Amino acid sequence: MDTQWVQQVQQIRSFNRTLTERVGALDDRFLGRARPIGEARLLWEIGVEGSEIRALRGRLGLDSGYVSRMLRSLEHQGLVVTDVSPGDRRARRVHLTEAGQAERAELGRRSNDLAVSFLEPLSDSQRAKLVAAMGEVERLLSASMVSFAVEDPTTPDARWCIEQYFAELNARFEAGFDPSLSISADAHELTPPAGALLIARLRRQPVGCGALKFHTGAPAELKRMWVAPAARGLGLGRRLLHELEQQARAAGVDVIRLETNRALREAIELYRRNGYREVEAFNNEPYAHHWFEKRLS
Amino acid sequence: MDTQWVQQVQQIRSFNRTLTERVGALDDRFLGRARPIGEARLLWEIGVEGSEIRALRGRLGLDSGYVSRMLRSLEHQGLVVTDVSPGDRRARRVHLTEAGQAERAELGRRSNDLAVSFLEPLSDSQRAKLVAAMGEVERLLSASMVSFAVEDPTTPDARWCIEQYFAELNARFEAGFDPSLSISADAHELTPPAGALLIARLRRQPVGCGALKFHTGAPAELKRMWVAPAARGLGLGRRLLHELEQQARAAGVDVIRLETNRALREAIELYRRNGYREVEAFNNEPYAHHWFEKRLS
DNA sequence: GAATTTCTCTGACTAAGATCAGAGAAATGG
DNA sequence: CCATTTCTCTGATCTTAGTCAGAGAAATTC
Repeated sequence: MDTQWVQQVQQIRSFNRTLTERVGALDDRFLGRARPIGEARLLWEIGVEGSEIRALRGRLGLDSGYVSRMLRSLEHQGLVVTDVSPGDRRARRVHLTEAGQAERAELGRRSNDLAVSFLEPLSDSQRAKLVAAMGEVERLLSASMVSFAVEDPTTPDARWCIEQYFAELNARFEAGFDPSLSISADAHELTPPAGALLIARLRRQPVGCGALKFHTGAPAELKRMWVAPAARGLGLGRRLLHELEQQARAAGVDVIRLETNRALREAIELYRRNGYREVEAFNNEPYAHHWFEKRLS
Repeated sequence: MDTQWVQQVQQIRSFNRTLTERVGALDDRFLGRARPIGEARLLWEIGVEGSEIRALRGRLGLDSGYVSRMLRSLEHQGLVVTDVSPGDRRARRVHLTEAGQAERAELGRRSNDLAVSFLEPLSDSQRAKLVAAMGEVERLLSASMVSFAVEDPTTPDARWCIEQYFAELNARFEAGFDPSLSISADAHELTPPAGALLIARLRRQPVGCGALKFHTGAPAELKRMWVAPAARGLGLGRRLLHELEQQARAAGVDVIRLETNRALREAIELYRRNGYREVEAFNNEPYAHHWFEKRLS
């Protein structure tokens, strides 16, 4: 194993140790306010606006009985009230009472205090460095939390991604972008086995997509490559591309082709860096200036 | 409240959220191997060489009964054996069996896997950035974990600090350093109410010291300012100085004086930056080149 | 040599966090 | 309209983590 790798792993382990020690304080001394952390988390998650209980359960990933019991306890303490959901009378909603709002605000304050306790002992320049380094770590760790999944193009998340993609093309192309003038990649064309749409997610939120149209005996087409602006610079494009190539290989594809517009400079750079070489125009996509091709090994 | 401060606090809260989410995996999926984390931590802490039980308890900060019970459980699982300490027959030692060693190695491997899962999805340059930023965060957070306490100068930790201090002076002064030729600051002179010795600790390990000798009706003397090489650059000197000044104020001191050697350039810089101004020699310390004074407000 | 302290262990107890199997009510699909 | 599913709640039960009060043995202090 090469030494640099070993050192990197060591640094991360050491970092984890320091951090669980330091941030461990969060749950115990700060968030838990003479109250079980479970209840504190729940109280926080209910939010100022209130929540549906099922949504709450989903967000925290807890058992229905468990949540119910905790809500009963919070209700006893006068912090929340529950009522029936207006739309669905099986479901229930939970709201914070005035006391609950105050308690939640207090939790927020404690979370602030914890952050302040990080900053307090440092000098101004150290503070700036700490915050910058934390931002960097957070960003890069976020990258390692992104997951990829093939998804039906008609789900709301999938449609949202495609819309974002169109909106971006429309903003960046000199002449705007009208999908109906462009070569199609409709839902049925991106649904297995005809094709595949891959969605990248960070904390369950979609942050990117990419798609393939398969053509038996002919190259597959790469379409709809998009990364949310907030998630750029994390190497997500590269990973989306690799995942799509995996999919293509699994489907028996030999060659992937794509066309793109000269306004999309990062994308062009991404394709070049990842083994796509520019070829003659192989279709008459009106918005395209560059055509690329890659043979999968 | 100023906006920069608010932003810094926000960044740290966001960082904490991301991290508890990401590193939370540590305890659960990785370290806990179908075994309570308490036991896993204990197994890890016992180490390859074995440990005295009391040392173990001290390091993990756990109740004696609790540790005893967990050891019994690990013993039942055939992972550890205990025997009487050779030196002190009240105390007991615990060793890993072969199975225990294997289990501990597995924990190490899992901890590595977690670190690897951070690095894996990243490109080389992103890896380097992540590791550097983590190092920085760890360093600066360490600074905020340092605690200060007035301590008896005869405790082992206190003596260790003073010895380190002497060793460093001896290495850095052109002509070496012999404490017996220097103005005294013996244990009784640094024990309240005659004086005070402050020890800085990081994870219970001493990482610095500083002392005061009080003289009723006359300036107090600042002595024994030292920061461990590994803990330099964290602003510990500044904090030690501030803590000592607090102590002095509490003891009714108006003026603090000190002398120092020209070889100790960071120290001189520290004093200057913190309101000490150079004055005429007020004593005949043979190793001193500079004399400083500060009036406490 | 007696009194005190140190060290480990046991028993009794508690709180937190959680799971599982239904029950009852409402909504949905056919 | 009937069967099925969804949603919440209750009761029973479990594990983990941890505290507290001694007891017994050895070591240390006076």
